[in-house]
Amino acid sequence: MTNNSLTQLILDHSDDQELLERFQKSIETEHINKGETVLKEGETSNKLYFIEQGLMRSFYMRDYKEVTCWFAFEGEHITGIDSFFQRTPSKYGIEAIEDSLVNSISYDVMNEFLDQFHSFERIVRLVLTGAYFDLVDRVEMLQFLTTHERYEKIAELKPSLLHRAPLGQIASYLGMTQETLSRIRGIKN
Amino acid sequence: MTNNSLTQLILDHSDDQELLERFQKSIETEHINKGETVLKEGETSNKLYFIEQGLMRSFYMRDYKEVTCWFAFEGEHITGIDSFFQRTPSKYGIEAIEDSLVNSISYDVMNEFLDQFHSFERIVRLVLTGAYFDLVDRVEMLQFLTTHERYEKIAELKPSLLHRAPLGQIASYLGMTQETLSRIRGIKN
DNA sequence: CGTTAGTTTGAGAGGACTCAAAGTCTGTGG
DNA sequence: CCACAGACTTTGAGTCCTCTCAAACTAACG
Repeated sequence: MTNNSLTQLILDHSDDQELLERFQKSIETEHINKGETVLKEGETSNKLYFIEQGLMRSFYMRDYKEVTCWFAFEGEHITGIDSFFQRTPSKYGIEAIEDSLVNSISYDVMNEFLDQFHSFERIVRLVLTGAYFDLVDRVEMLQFLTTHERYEKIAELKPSLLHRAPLGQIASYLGMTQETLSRIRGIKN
Repeated sequence: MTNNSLTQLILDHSDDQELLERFQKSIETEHINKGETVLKEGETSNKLYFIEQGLMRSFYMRDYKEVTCWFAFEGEHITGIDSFFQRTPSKYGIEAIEDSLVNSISYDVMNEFLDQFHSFERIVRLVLTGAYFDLVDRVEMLQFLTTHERYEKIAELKPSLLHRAPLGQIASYLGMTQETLSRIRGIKN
């Protein structure tokens, strides 16, 4: 039996043995190299990824610049969320920032489980609820915190990010230019 | 049979007659006067409101100022979302901006339906997904649009808001001061 | 070891903020 | 029906934070 964060999700929220077994059979494990893209902007996302090791990000283009909208660490999940849930071309690209080990579940399998298992529908609802509250925090950061405060918040919540991802990606995630982030980092050290 | 937006939600996503009937029996209708509060910050939210007529908002205090985080129009829904889904004291207050007619479902009833009806669980999941994408738009607005562009966006998407809600409430929703919003409005007219 | 990606530093401009004061609207009581 | 108090909105002046543009510096990789 594989011990991974996807399985853990089921264990946390359901005791349905059939779901658990079929779920584990449906998981695909992949290695993704640093810099490799698993979803390109405009493609339809067919997989939800759970990261066992490594670091990935989702991003999109705006005014010819890449904007990073989310980082996903070990134990977290990532997908082209618009595309995966609405079956439309994705606005987002997804790539690995480090060599990563991921488990994935396909859209088709997920849909099958959503239809067949009430408990799975609930799990997905709870995951989405969590994603919602993450976004609420992000709104608050962008609306009220100064660039210095945003830096301090990320340094506190995700300290490892600061030496795992390139400056420009972190800056766009935090809603500032990379020059500004560089200056702040200089002052704080 | 009541014709309302809550019922419509069920009809759109389920053909379960039992759910529909029990749902309609569980709905409570209320009038809420302009300025009246239905949830105070710190209380636990026990109802999800669907607005049939009127306009409501959710807000919270930050640095001794009220920040409006959402407006809910006819056909939309509102609740102390953190509190309602996580059973914690609400960060948000909710009040009516105009005299409003609302239908509500209580937390207990909703939970009962979530347990008993897979289709209801799905409906709630889809509603949350919609709320998620609304928030994504909000993040983008705050991160990339100038104050002028935010004004134009709201003027396009929710033109009625501009003469239904006080300036200060709209300004905080748009992430700017009321002085700034007032100046922008002056230029555009 | 050279090329490219990524980071730092500097100077200058501008948008939105704060603080302050005046003007306008709204609703309630006399 | 008018007058007044309180809430809301507008306008002004000055400041500051973050941005843009530019160039130099550093690190990573083949």
